[in-house]
Amino acid sequence: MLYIHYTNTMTNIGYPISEIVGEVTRECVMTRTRRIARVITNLYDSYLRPHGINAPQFSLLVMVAKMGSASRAEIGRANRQERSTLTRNLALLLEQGWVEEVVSAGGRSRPIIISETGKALLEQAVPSWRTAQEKARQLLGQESIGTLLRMENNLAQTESSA
Amino acid sequence: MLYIHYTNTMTNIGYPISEIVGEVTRECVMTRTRRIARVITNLYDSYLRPHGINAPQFSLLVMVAKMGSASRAEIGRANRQERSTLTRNLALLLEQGWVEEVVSAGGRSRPIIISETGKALLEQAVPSWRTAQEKARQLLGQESIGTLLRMENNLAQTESSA
DNA sequence: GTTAGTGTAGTGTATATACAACATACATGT
DNA sequence: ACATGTATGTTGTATATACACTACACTAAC
Repeated sequence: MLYIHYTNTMTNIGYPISEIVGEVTRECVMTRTRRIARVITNLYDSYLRPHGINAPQFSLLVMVAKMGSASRAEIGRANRQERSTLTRNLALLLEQGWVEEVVSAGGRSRPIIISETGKALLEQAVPSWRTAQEKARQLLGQESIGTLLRMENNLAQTESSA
Repeated sequence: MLYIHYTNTMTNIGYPISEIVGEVTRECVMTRTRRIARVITNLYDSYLRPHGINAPQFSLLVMVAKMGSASRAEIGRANRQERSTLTRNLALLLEQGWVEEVVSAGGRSRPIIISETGKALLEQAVPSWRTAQEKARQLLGQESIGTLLRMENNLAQTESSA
């Protein structure tokens, strides 16, 4: 009987911490996803910085341009962000004059469109974005990029599952 | 001569905004990476919430456990985070008592280790993490997960390139 | 040994993000 | 018309993140 305790100093016989840590370290999708996002965001930030826009803002500006005239809620759903996050992030783009509120809208919501200033910024910044893209391809590997797109399409199909 | 202007209302002949927007929307690695990270983080958050820990904190706690006894700077390098980010994120884990500072350390740095409380939390929370993992696999597709790991390994080889 | 360089931790500031709670607007059912 | 339900936008709060700067500690060069 005593030998059982003697030969095992782990608190939890079934799941020693070392095994849990190994399993999570090897397999955690969330940890890796976030780490990749950090590295990639820093990369794009560094190339976009001279243009006075950062990576998430560039991303949002393109989203607004793509959607044409959309409410904060619509943009949020398309970009998988909270309404409140959209409100705050758009406030910065509005301050910079890169996007505008559509004044003619009835009453409840004030759709957002890209401004001429915003378009000019995109045209000016897109070469830097392309350089960042190239670096990202080198960093992640060309074939990973394809998988990335496919992944995102899977997400799109599973609307609001989290 | 006049017809050239007549048939093209774009400001920039070479790169109409619509093409730029299309290109970025289709191809931007940063946009997609961040969107995936948001969705995945929310997923893990929802499963970990009952345990009083969120996704990034769980991730960091496992990282600390894995590294054994590491300085903030070392953890930051391994996890691709700024030292200052590490300082603040670890402060929360310290407050909760999930990690501890090693007191015996000489003087300049105070290495961090996981505490017994932290180990207990991991043991308690890991089943929820496994459920989140399963949902993530369903969401992204089994084969994408493998690519994700490979991607991260590529990153690891390219130390501090951004 | 004093100086110059490097590495570590912390603080100030700004942004990204989510959740909870609220006020308002719209939509329906009765 | 009124009550109920649902969608939109905002604000408060907390956390994650990076950059710039500061304060130390250690190291090496002289």
